[in-house]
Amino acid sequence: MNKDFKKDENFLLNEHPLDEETLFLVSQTFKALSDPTRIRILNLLCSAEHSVNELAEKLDLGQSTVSHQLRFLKQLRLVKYRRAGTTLYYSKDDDHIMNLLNQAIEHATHN
Amino acid sequence: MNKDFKKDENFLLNEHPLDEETLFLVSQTFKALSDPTRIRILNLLCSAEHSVNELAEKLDLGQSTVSHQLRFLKQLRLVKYRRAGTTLYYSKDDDHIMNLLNQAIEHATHN
DNA sequence: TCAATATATGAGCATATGTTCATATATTGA
DNA sequence: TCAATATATGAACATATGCTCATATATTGA
Repeated sequence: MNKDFKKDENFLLNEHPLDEETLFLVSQTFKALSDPTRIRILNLLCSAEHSVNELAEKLDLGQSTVSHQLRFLKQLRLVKYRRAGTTLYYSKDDDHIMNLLNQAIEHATHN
Repeated sequence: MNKDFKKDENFLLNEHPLDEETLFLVSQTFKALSDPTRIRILNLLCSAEHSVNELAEKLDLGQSTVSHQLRFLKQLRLVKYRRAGTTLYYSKDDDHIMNLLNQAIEHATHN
């Protein structure tokens, strides 16, 4: 028997074993979307840019909390910011992932 | 000025404040997809049903580990199973969420 | 009924995560 | 330069998470 049988079978079944890097990237991305606070932040940034304080006020969160979470999201390139004086305006930076979030929200609300 | 100005503005900007229930559901769903082990399990179940032991062997994981994670996924209705003797064959149970996972994998591999 | 096999479950442990507090940094206008 | 404002950061803490080990449960064939 062909010693590559198992590999061929996996290929036919589309069972791509995920490599470490992909696995890490995918899990990190979903981890970013797995926390209520981050979801609420992203949901606001989905419609318009907001400063850190605006986010904190609108969501009734501490400034530090928002800042920490924004750092997390920025590190994953899900958000970016522009500076205006001492104020930093954050906005979304990955439409594809934002789309995933909206799909999940749709799925959750329409079922 | 209309005292509902803020609400109207939010509506126009599509800033739906997410209710607790939706927030919980969405975060839980993404949490399910945020762990490498669960991603690998779902990735296998994406192509075909597998028994617990098959999953454990293919993914080189402990039987207990797989069973615990399957319980997690089943509770969220992401997987289901059928019994055949003492063997339980698990398979996917939510094409919509599976689709989200595949989108993220595509996004991670093709960028 | 009993042994064999497959799976589920609970406790315990190490690590990860999210928030808060205090404080540091940075920009601006006076 | 200095005060005021906005934001970032690190430590500390409580809680959540994922794995392992031991053991329980369930199904089947003899």
